[in-house]
Amino acid sequence: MELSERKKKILKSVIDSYIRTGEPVGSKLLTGTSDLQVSSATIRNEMSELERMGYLEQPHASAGRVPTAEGYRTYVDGLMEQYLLSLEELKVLNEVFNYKVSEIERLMESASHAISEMTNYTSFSVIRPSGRNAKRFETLYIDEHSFLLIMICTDGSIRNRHVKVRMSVDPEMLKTVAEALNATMSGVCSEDVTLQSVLEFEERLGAHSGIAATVLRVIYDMLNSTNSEKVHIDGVTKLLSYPEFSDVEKAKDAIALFEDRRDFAQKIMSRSTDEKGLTVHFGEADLPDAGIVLQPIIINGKTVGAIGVMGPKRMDYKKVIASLQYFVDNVGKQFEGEDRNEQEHRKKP
Amino acid sequence: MELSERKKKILKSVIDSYIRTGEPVGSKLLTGTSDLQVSSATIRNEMSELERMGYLEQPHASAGRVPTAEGYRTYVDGLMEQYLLSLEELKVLNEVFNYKVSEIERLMESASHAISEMTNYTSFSVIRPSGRNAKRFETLYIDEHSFLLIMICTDGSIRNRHVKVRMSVDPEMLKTVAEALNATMSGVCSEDVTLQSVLEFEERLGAHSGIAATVLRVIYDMLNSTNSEKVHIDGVTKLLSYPEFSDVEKAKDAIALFEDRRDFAQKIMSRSTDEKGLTVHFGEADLPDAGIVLQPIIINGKTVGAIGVMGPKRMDYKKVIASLQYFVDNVGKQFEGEDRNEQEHRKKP
DNA sequence: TTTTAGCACTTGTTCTCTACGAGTGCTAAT
DNA sequence: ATTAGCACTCGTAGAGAACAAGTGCTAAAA
Repeated sequence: MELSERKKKILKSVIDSYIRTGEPVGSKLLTGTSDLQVSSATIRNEMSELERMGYLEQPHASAGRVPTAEGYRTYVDGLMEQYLLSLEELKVLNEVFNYKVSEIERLMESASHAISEMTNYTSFSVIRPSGRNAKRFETLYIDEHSFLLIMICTDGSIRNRHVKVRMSVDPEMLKTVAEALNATMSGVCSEDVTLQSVLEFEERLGAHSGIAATVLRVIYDMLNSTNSEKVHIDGVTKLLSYPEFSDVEKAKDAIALFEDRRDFAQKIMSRSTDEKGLTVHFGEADLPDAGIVLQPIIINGKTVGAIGVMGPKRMDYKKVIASLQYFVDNVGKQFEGEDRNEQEHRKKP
Repeated sequence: MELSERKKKILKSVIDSYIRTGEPVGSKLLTGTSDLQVSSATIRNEMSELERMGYLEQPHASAGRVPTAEGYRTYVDGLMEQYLLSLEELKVLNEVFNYKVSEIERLMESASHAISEMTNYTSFSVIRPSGRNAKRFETLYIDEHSFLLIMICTDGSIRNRHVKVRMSVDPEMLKTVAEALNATMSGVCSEDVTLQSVLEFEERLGAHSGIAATVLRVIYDMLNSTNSEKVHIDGVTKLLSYPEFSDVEKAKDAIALFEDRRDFAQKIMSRSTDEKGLTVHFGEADLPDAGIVLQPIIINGKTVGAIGVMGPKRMDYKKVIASLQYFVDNVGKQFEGEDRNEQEHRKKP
């Protein structure tokens, strides 16, 4: 069922006002505000219908109206006007890029910080672990009892561990280890390691097989451990400033969401992966009074992570959405661009 | 001024009771409890004196007594009995060690988690950044446009970066880079880099000097960036369960302490460095209702970090202290032991 | 048919007042 | 030195009144 033009105007005004003040909005308030040139009684009738249609609700009989989830949905889907980032805000956001951080992780962290400061809500970033398949191994002699074990993954990322051993090592032996690893373990992920490959690895080590167990344990650890999402969270306390969370129990529920970062990351990524654009979630995850805006970060077609904002359900969506979109657009430029460069280079030979 | 035996008993009983219930404790309550065989009137007199002496105070005229910071101090310094960790608790703590994590960082993280669960307070661990002096550099060829730059520090720690460049690189050239770095930059920390060493580095690169700027920038970044404390925090929401923090403003103050991790780490380390044992802090850092127990982690005479617990001022100190001490004792065994091994090995040649 | 003015009704908030309970300090007796 | 007794203080909980905000409905006006 379509909303009349006037209903849309009223719904928009109600939500705008509620977002600003946090107070239920009554019919009289709207006569003064908005460009509606009708009496409060008319507005009352319209609001009553909007309530029947599921866009508004009353906290109690004699209070004004408050938007429902459905109300917010239509608001962000079309009613709200676009927010133009101020010069000040653009400056803050651009600083994130000016610093020229090459790692996406730090870039998203500082963006998350900037956005939290700008919007005064909690902001977070999640980076999904990528390609856990080993492509190549290298070893590097450090001293008689330690060496660096380096794993180059299929996605180009690199992991390494400083391995300390009781026995003596020397560069020659380490070379053997690397060769044996490359011969038997390249291309594996942690589930792929078979008994056969382990045995072959030990065999290839020959006289140095004493070191096999240690090396295998480290590799197993490397394949698994870095395999976790990187989570950054900024401005948790900001949430506590909003009356929605002035009750400690609710505050607790909200903050608890960020407590177990692993779990949080999984929740976020499971919502981001199938989406290719920004999504808005109202009152989910046992947080009836919270809203979450989620922006997946996609580079070269792959969802590498997500950045988002959590605030009270009545948060300033247009500002939040504008900030997140500005960020993701520029990340796109920066990283897709870089990739094109790489491809150019690769064409040469 | 020394406290009489009876005053001590009373002070201890008051604090024990207050820690248990969180309610101000009155004279009548104590007659039933403790082994004091005196009337409430006598206790009243004693409590009145304890108040005059600064160990107790009254929230308001008709309420019971509550310990002052001074009261807590004498309590933890000698009045409280020792807490014996239950088998259950020992099991939880031991699991941390059984997992045989070699990195102190993860070890402290899981200990922090375990202790937070055990005590139901917030627990944190901080690891101080160590030795930022470069001892040796290595390079490792990855592909035509990228290589791994490895920095081995004087304290044995290792840092590395995956460097991507536009120009073509090859193993031979990388060897030159490593040699040039070792000749000019070994032993430096970020403040030590002089113009002279930079020029010499470029000179030694010879035909490959085009790569100098990139390499130098990466090294500068490595010297500085990893130079930050690693902070882990566990169980923040647990704080919110205590009436001390049921007011959102207070909760906010408490949680804000953990918000800026860098700042938090600095605060913690500055309190831990000069201490060689466990310290207890009452109501500091603008948190009048909080208490912090801090245990520096010292390995081979060096303070490498700290682990601690934050809870309401009336937290169960004996349990918290017992847990932290159990942990630090075992960390000592594990790591000092490992070090002895290393030294044995080194004696051989 | 749509809009509006008017009014009775509902409900939450704020304030005051009262009663109560917990705990103290003091006095006088033991 | 200890204790029983008692008057006093202060915070909390509850009841009731006054009030404000906002609604739905009715009937009149456009």
